[in-house]
Amino acid sequence: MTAAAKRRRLSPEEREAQIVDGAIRFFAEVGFAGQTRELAQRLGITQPLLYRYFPTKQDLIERVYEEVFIGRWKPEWEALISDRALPLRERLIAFYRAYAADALTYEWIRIYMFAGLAGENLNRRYIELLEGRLLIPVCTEIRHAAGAPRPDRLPISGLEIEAAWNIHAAVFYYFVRKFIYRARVEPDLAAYIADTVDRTLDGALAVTRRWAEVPCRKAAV
Amino acid sequence: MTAAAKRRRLSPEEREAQIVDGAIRFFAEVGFAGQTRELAQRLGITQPLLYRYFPTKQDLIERVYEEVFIGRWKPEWEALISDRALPLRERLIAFYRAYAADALTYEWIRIYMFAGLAGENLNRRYIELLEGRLLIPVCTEIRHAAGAPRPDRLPISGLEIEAAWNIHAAVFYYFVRKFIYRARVEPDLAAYIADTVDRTLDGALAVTRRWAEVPCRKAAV
DNA sequence: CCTGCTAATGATCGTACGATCAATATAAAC
DNA sequence: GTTTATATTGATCGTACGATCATTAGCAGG
Repeated sequence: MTAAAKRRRLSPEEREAQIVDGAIRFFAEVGFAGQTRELAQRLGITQPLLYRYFPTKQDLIERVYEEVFIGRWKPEWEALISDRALPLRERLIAFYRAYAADALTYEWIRIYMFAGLAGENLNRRYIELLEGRLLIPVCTEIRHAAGAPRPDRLPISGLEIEAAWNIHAAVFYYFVRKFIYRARVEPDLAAYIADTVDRTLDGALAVTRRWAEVPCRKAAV
Repeated sequence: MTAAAKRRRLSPEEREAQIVDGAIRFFAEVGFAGQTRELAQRLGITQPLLYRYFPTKQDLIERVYEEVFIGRWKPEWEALISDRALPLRERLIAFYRAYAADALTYEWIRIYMFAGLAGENLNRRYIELLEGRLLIPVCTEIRHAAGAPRPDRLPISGLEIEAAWNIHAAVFYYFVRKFIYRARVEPDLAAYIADTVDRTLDGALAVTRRWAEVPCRKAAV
């Protein structure tokens, strides 16, 4: 950076992609109060160039939201959760490994938290998506594993949803500690996820049995 | 606020307390990027007055950290956790009810998260406090409840700590959903805490039994 | 090699914001 | 009521930051 970097002329598509990519990393690190000049400097371009591609800073931010949160959800995850050829424990472990790899990244976690603190609706919408596509299917599978009635015969209770949230919270909080608090965490993520599913699934099965008044027996999980 | 509010002259102690109090609420709401002018306006004072009490904005922020995080930890909580006159389940429920009431408030949760995202060391220090004063005592009590050896005979494993974190994470995440994502949560907090402790404690006991190779029997919890 | 299109830049504008300071007014002391 | 100490204010400074625009220069087409 000592000598003035030679001016490079990219196609609009390339440049836009580069800006969005850099913005995701930049805003994830410093928050949306980060300055456009500093972002530009990190990208090796001038600040006014940003405004050729995004009319305002807010437009760029919304593009970052889109890029990070839209399309990271993979429909095959839903199929995985419901695939009764595998034991539920295995399905949950496989799901959370995939989810951690694709969704719970440094950028995702931090931008998600910044968005929440900024009062964006994004998080509420994401939580609704999660309840519909993950937690309710998980509760349904827990019902099955516990030998309890299907949800269409006995509605899923708030407590069962909270039990499913506990599984999710345990995984999520691991990444909050890692990427937000920068605390030491168990280094073996795969082992952590397996153990976490074991612990939290036990509790969820117990909740469901209690709710559905299924006699307490060892179910085939 | 239509007519100019009459100038009121408070004792330095009163005014300082008022500013700190207002700053906690203000920064919890909008983050530390919030403007001193707006804070002053909410307090009904002029912006330069802030600078009579705090040399810089950063000094005020650090005072807010102090006020919120120092001294909210109550030593009697540690006594409660270790009081074997009560069943462990009851102790944990009582602790988390008290902790939620005194620590996991709107201001606390949001300032804690803002501080984490800003890269403050505060959170790491708090996590260390929590491990030493809460999680390790909890693990010790779980050992006792599970009929497993005391920590001085068999060191507490990383997995046991993570299991204790799961109890904590489940309670904590409830408040993150409530105060950061502003999502709907189970309205009956007392019931939520009781159920959460039930679910997560089961898993933690199982982890400890597995680790300590205690034959799987129904322990007196 | 020349030409034209437009990606990219440098200079700059307006405002917001942290911070400062001399001037003012309030409450306590007598 | 008068005086005095100081809490509080109004005016203002310097800079940072989002945004704008005329100018410059890289690359494709001929």
